[in-house]
Amino acid sequence: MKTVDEIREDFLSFFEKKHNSKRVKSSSLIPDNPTILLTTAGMVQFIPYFLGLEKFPYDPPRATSCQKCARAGGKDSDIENVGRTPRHHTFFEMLGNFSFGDYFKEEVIPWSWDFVTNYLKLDKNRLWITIYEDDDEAGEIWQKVGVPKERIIKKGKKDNFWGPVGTSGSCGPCSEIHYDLGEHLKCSDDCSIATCECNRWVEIWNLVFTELFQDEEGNLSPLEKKNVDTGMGLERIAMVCQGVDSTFETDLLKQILDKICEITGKKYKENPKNDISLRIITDHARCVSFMIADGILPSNEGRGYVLRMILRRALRHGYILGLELPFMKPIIDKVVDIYKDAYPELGQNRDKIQDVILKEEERFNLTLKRGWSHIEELIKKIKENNKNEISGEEAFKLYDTYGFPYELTKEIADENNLKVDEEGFKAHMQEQKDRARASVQKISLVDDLVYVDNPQTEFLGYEKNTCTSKVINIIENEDTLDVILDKTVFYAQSGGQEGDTGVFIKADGTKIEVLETFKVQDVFVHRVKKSDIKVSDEITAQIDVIKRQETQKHHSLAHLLQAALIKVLGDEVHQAGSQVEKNRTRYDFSLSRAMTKDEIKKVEEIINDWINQGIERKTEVMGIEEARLTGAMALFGEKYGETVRVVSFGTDECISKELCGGCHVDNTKDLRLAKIVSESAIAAGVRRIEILCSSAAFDFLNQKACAIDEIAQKNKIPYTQIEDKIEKIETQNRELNAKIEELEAKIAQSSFSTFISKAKDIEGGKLFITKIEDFAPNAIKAGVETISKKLGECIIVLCSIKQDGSAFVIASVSDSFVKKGIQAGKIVGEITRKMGGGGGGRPQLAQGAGKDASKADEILAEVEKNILSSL
RNA sequence: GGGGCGUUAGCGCAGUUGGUAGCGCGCAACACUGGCAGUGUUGAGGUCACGGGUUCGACUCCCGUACGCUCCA
Repeated sequence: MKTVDEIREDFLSFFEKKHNSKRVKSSSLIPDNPTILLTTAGMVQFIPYFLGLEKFPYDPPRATSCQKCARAGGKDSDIENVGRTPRHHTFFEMLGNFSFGDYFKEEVIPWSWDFVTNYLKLDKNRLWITIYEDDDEAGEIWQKVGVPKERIIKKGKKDNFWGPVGTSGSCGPCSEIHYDLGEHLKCSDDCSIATCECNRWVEIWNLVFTELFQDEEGNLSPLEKKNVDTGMGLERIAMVCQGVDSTFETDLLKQILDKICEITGKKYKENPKNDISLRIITDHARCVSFMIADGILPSNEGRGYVLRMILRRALRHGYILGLELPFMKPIIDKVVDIYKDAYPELGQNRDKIQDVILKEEERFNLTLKRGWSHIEELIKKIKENNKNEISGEEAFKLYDTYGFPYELTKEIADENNLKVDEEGFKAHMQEQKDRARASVQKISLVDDLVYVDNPQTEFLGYEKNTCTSKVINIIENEDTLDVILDKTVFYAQSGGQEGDTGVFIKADGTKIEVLETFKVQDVFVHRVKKSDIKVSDEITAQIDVIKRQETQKHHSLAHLLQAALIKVLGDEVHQAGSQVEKNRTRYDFSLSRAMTKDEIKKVEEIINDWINQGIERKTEVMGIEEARLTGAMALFGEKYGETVRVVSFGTDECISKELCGGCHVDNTKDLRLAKIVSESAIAAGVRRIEILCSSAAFDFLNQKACAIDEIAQKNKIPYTQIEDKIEKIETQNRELNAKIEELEAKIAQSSFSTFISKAKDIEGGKLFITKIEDFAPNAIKAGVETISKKLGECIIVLCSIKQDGSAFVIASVSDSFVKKGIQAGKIVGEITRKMGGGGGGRPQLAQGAGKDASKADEILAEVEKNILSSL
């Protein structure tokens, strides 16, 4: 019996040794491609070669790999099926072989058959082939290698045609090898490969022949360079080779499953419901281990969210099996143990993986605890209202807002003899999905064909600031001209670096101002003011040297910043965009949290240290694969040609190495000084740093220093004491305010005490209405309380006249009077409305304010009359 | 990329038509008890995350920002 490790090695060496293919390492689960969430197939890392954007750096252009893949979240998600079926996974290994315009159907079909029958020694009588209905060519080749015609099944576009990915692009038919696990698994009497997708039939190998191009209208035309892309799920083929019913029983996964059985005390294949949970934990534990090893961290966004979702799903199923959080550690140890040889990154990151998972388990515990108190409250309310159901909306809110799993809601409802409206829950879920989908922005690419139709511009700007060029083409805009030259020194905006400005000098000495420079593919476009310039004119192109120099500094600064960030924050940091200008660098990067002050300081110190060391810059031009091997960092959103430019700082000890077409200083000491100005969030999971160097940094610091000096001078203290001074002023202020309040209250109370004797006797208590001088509202409130206590049952109305002629009115009414229908709120309302204001409060105590208190006496007299009459 | 929710004392949290900011734990002082861990009394501690707006008046309503939680893509 072949083990998983043996099958993996057999496959790779079969293509490497026998068919002269380059064995390529699995790429990270984080794809080098911003449009893809996770690496979902072996071909992902080869996309640039398939599209012809880059040339495969080995001859012949064939590759083979065993690729780590994750399918969870997004279109390719298999997560719903995991556990329910015997062979779905969120993480799996995909064996593949690839041809970039090299071998095609004629070769690859016999090779595949050779491998499956002679190396894996699979029973030919159990193998079936499917082909695309129009692909007779493939059918004939399969027959030639010895597959009987009746075992070759034609299928339609849905099953056996791949692509294109978007509305247009390369695509082509596929051919699949299937294995019949045996009649005992048949789903019905007419179970057949042609119609069934039941568990009897396993697709073991998919061969994609990319030979067509589909345009926007859906027309197909043959491709010049035909590619082959194949994929064979390692777990599935192992399952077939090892003669077991599910991938979970193959030698490696079985060990994880056994470990979980051991911890839970459950036996596999004893209870179908438990089996689902066991399989889910097995699969998910492996998936999260690999994801974390590749630098993904749990978050509420993007692939970090996918990780969290998978991990929490595993935790829920652990709970279902009776485990208490945290419980993942021994399982993860098992995963690392069995995969660390094939994937060293697991062994190297064992502690990190354990740490991240433990933290997430703790966090989930907290979420559950919070959710628990919400649902308890909810159930109490439901019972009080004599209802017997948790509505779909409530269940959804628990899930959506508080992250409380639906299964748990259901379980708790059961315990309390309540039902849950599952339909309603699903409806809300669907609504949320629709909303999310509707808001996905459609990105449209507009091709600037006017520009592309010109010859490629030669760029001399790395070495020179000026050159003589010939005008090749001019495109007229509303009030500018776009000039295209045969060669130029103007750097065009790209890679985040701003384009050059400068001048064209004509033969007669007249100057034309160049406003901006940009690039459409390899054509440089100089936008100039409308002026007298014609095609085939000879001009001298001259850039604004100062601007270029300052821009270069800030570009090099961006590279140093990137390197320093990784040093301080780890591999989680990925560039998410940057803008380099003559007086600042704006740098966006992925990070799931805010940076601390210390981290920011540390980054700044590292950069300044590098600047002081005077590290030399080196620029090399090399093949893309070579560059990748040397560890140069490639950035998203950039297309690289066959050869790339690698900009690095430091020769002995390399500090930074990036693929970059931009302009840089010769030595870090040219930057003179680096200063981080701000760190902030621009989107969930993306932070932005603004950083300055050279004169921009000095200007910034000077400005700040001036402001500080001014404050120090005004306060007549050294600047080092500003902080203390402000703190002192603050406490002083607070103390003073407290004291003022205290005094006001005292004054109010002492003057109020004289009021007691002035209160009128009325039926059932005392009445006191008067106009008073200006007191602070809080003092009046306190005063009213004291008088009210002393008077016993009473009605008090005070109107405090402020210096600006407005009034603050307060009324207090004892309970016994409230019962008689006298309400403080109404009294205050009546008075303040007449003064052009408003107010209100409780029946016992109310306050308000009026703008015009000039008629206060009459108003109060009237109010008194009203109160007396209503008693 | 799109939703939902949160931010109140050192910590955990209340705070309903907008009207003088509270509870539990912890902290400090004092008293009691003598089982060395308690009990009681008193007290300190708040820019109600930040910035606008509405209002006579905003912890409370509206808008924005930050940080965090959570779901969907």
